[in-house]
Amino acid sequence: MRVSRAQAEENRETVINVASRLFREHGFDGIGLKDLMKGAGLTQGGFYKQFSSKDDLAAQASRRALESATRRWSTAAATSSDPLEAVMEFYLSPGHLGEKGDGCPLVALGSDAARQSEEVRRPFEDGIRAHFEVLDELMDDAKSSNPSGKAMAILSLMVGAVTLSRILQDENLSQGILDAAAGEVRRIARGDGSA
Amino acid sequence: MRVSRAQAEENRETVINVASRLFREHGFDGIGLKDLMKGAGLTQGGFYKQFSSKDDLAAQASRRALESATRRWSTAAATSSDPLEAVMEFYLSPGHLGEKGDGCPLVALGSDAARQSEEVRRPFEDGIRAHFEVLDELMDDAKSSNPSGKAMAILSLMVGAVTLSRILQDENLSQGILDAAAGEVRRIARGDGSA
DNA sequence: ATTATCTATAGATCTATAGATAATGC
DNA sequence: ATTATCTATAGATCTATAGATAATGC
Repeated sequence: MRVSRAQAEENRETVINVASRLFREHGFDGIGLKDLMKGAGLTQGGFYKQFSSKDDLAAQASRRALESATRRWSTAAATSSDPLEAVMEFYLSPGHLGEKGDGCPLVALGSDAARQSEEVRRPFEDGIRAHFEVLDELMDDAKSSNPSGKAMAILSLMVGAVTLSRILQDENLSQGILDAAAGEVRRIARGDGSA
Repeated sequence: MRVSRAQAEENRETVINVASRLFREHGFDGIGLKDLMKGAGLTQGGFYKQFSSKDDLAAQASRRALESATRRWSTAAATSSDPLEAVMEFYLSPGHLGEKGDGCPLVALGSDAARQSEEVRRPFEDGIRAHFEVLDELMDDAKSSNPSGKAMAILSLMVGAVTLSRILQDENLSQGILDAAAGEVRRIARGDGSA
């Protein structure tokens, strides 16, 4: 039954990756340790040799999810001549509405995160700051304060738009929200009117 | 043990009201029927005489929460010469960050709602449309499409901003997001730049 | 000898149901 | 007689722990 130390470490990583997806799909309270471990091909008994509690796993899975989301933003930004458009293209898309398990954790778990322990909220806080940094780098005007009000408004708008869109059954309205958000994100980035 | 028909109806209303608060505080999966009934001064045994399932209560409590939230928006708008400022004043405030159980259900349960049954999502959808209507009425320019892109962007921005703010431990950053959102909401309402 | 994972289980909790109780409403 | 609510419980599930097993690592 015992596996090599390297394999054990790999199993641990798999559990965190699986959890980062399953928590986004079902919420922190919507899935149990048995199913989380089964998703990694293990049984629930080994859990506490790897993690100190479910909350500990929730914190690590949240960190993993937010790091992955931040990377997705910076990768999209890096591979286009119009970085903000590249980010909006995947983030404000119908495809992203469908990817609950692999999509933005701020959307999938934003409401849940506010109810969690400090241990789970910290990776969310770090992830939010990292998103602001990506936004400020890709807009790189003045860059007065850090993070800038622009970055804060754009992330709020994008997270809110996808959250609302994902609740709706009416696809037209859902798409309308994504389109309206895209238009206003462009305007905020341009900085029409006051600073 | 039996109470009058009027009292029974009142108890039922109390359960829905208590549930609308407790679901916002703990999430749909974060609180059980025993505690929901106890919150109304009853025991869990009577539950299924009043509701067909926990999901049924979740749907009714969601409707109640969203109706109350919509009413709060229109009341704030009606009692001020600057209706949008009046809405922002309570919605984008530190006080609203603290009121998890009585605050906006789109913030408290937005991520959870996307995982729920159609029965629970419908009141959210109706509530989102009702918020758009309040916003379009208080802005009442052109009013081309219904709902307008402006209304969709403003609600997305406000919901996103409070959702992110509520996760953070850093109060300065939290307040910064609320301020940035307020600034951009004003700009969207003014309609600087393109339509 | 150590240890990663397994089976098994404790004890609490969850949703839902059954039947008893006692007050209402005819 | 009807019925709103109660106590009690079924059966499933939850987090966490205990001890067995078998392969690794010294």
